[in-house]
Amino acid sequence: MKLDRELLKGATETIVLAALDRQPLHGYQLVEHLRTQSEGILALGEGTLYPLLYKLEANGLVRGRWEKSAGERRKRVYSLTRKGHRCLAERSAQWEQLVRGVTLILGGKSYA
Amino acid sequence: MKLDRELLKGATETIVLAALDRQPLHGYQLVEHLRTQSEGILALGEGTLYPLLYKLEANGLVRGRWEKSAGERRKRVYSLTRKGHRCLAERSAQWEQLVRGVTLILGGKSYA
DNA sequence: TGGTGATACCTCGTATAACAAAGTATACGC
DNA sequence: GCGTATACTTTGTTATACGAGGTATCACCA
Repeated sequence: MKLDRELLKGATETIVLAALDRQPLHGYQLVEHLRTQSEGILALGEGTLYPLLYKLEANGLVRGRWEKSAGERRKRVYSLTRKGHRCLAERSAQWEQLVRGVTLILGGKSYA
Repeated sequence: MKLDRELLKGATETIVLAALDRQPLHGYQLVEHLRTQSEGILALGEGTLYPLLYKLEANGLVRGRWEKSAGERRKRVYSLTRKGHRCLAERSAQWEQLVRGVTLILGGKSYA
């Protein structure tokens, strides 16, 4: 089942911040990471992730550093800033609020 | 705490369908219903709800009927169609998938 | 009778976010 | 040297939730 494209809106930032909180990752890695860690449920494309990372960096929530080892392609590795960490806490709390609100409406009832 | 306006995107239809599955409601009532039932977490404005109801009706997911009792204002009461019920099942399942995916990334960790 | 507030509906413009698609470039195996 | 996987970038499209404005009716009360 493919998730509705609108459903994830607003939560994307949160999951990116959460992933980067665990370990620094570069963009392409992040795509794979999110896909596998979410068991394929959250499959963000590069066209979503890269612009998002730029925005997060511009807002001071993540910091990107170019890395280049011998025999490797250059890559930009992102890590969470302190501000990003605080933002993650906030967004994480909001996410839980949302889940709570929706759950209250759905009422634990299964519609399947 | 006010929810980020983007966070709810995509879930709005689901909660409206779920509310109407329990009981027919008219638009204004629906605003109140969602707000109180979700303990104030989901506070949709009329500018969100009315156009959404028109869309749902155009798609055959809900049916609206004008009602007018003596000494009452006219109101349009919406109820779920069979198609709407099926759609609710689908969207409800998608919602649970999303929650599962995000939870896997957040990893049960509390960022507060 | 006239004013206020709650009810109930309607509509437009705006912001923004996620995506698809296309492009560039490098490393590696064969 | 050719294909494939890696890695990053950009653009245009679409959907949606919201704010702010509007109209109208009813109950209440002074």
